[in-house]
Amino acid sequence: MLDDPALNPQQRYAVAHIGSPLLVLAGAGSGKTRVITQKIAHLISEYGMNARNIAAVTFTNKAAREMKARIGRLIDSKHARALTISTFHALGLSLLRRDYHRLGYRHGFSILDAQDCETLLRELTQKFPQQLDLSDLRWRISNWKNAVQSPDIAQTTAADNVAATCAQLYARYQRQLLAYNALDFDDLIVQPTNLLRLFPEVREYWQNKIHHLLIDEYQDTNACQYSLMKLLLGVGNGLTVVGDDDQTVYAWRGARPENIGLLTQDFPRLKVIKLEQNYRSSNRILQTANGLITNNSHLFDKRLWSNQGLGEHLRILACKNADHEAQRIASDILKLHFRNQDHYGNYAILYRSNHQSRPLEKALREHHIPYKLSGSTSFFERAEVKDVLAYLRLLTNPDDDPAFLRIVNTPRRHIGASTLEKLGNYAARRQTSLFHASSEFGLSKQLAEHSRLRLARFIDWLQETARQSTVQHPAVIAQRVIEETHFREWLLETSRNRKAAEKRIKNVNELLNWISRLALQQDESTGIDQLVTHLSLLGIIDRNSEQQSDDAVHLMTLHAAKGLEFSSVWIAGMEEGLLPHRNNLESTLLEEERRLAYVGITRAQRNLTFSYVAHRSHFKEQIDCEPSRFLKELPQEHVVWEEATSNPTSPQARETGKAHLSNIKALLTG
DNA sequence: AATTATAACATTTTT
DNA sequence: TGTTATAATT
Repeated sequence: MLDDPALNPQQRYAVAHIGSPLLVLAGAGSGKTRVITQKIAHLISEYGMNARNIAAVTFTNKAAREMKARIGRLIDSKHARALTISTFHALGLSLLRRDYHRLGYRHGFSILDAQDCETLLRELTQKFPQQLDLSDLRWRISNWKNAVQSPDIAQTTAADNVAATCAQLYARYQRQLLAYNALDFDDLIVQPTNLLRLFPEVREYWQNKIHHLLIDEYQDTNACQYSLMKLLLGVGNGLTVVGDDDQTVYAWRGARPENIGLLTQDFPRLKVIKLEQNYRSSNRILQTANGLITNNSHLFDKRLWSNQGLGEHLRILACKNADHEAQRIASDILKLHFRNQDHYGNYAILYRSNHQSRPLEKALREHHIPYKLSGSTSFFERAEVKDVLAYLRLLTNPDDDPAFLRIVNTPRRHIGASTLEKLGNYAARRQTSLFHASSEFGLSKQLAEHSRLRLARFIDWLQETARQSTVQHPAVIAQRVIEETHFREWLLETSRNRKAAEKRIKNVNELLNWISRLALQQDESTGIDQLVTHLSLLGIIDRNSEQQSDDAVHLMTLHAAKGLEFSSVWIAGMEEGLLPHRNNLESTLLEEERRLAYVGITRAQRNLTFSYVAHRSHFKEQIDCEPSRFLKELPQEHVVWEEATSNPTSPQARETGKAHLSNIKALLTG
């Protein structure tokens, strides 16, 4: 995006508007982040608002980081530091930090990741007579939370037997979390909402603190986030939300595009501004995007345009299979890179689901094209990283049973299943945590001498280290844990080969770096407990921030691409069953798939290429594929279909094919 | 109790 | 396809 062009009239209006809630309907590439950052600057400099009274909320850590960086270039650094710019979840966490005790949580609470939650649910369902689908249960609970429905409500409104059982399990799950002194991700929104709803003095504090609230990607808010927003706002505080209903791609996670419509009802004085001028893409790309998205139903009409000229045709590549597709894309990239003499960082390959990255990676490696994969198994999901974090969690929250179970025998302490079973039963009877039960006398009578000693040694060590952790620097504690557990040695022993071990040790070292760095960043009052919750929230981190100078092709899912732009984009796997995904073929879900394609298209500045395959291997079997219906919905005057072989069928295709060939020849011959 | 072998299962998107 | 849960070994 251009760095400092004057704002266009709509943008200027949105920045200057004050005195009533504002909804900015910002199409892709219309400069919405600029509007938010400029508005913050404007509130401070023109309106005299104190930076500490302004909060901007994003959905991803990446977006928050980016916004911080951009606002940092606009305003004085002491103002910038006072601003609150965070994700919804991090904001929720700061509400909880002040008042967790009011909801029955204790100091040092933990945040459980999805895996911990699933393990807990599995345990709860195993005690249950009925056979239940675990992922269905998890999905239901998350939905209840996102819709602000307590276990009680869920139980009374359950429509059928299965729902009633799930609601019952939801209640147990919630009780268990409280016993663990732990929250899941959804709780980071739900519980702050409860705080504001139940305690007038909490509400007053936050409504007095936040005078203006700005929300980015507003179309992604779910019902719970919406109620958090309203509670924070109270009456009289300023609100600016920026969103694009055509870019809702998280409805499956409870996002409610209708929340945009809800605003007009709940805030009668709402002002609506549309940003339709696009500063990113060629008009051919925009017209293609517009043409596709008109197949969806709309609350507000919107048509993107730009003054960047018509641009090149969009291409559609027909391929035999995924490997062939990857090969074609890779050689395509090579050609373009050779022709343009630009950076690989300008290129991106987008796809519907993560597993599509495999053949693409392979082809790129074969062509010696550097690439950067974002959003796969993230750093914080690595087992060794989670192990170390579990140690730190347990040190600040002894009741964190999931953390206890994770590390009690990692590295091996010869504390096995039978010991843990006795411990678990004992703790359950006494209504206490595994950690506390471990040192109780009643339990030790049930254990064999050697088991008792091993457990006692572990507990003694934990208690000693926990005592240290109240006075020592968090980085020192983490370092100490790793050394005293011989964690690195254990990694060396248990990894299959030297290389894998080195990689895992490197991850551990990197985590230590993170901890030192974060501990430095925050003020000296920051304890290990805050550090750990912070790290848990960073779950999906892209470490690209450190290595963004990398001249590498970006590989990512369409979801992960939202908010980004590239001069050339390939969208792979444009097939029925994949982009519209086979599970999402009914009306509202299908519209979301279409929006996903729309998001992909609007990432491109100059070149856009789709590809689809005739056969794709699905598990063991090969399935026949058809081109995505979305390809047929594109305005055909802007696209060129290219066949797989060197005898292209359409005249345009033959032309471009020839053009490419002669270009390459010209380049090769100098 | 730990290691290894076999089966089973999963691929939608993520804070 | 590759990982991951359970079973069967040692």
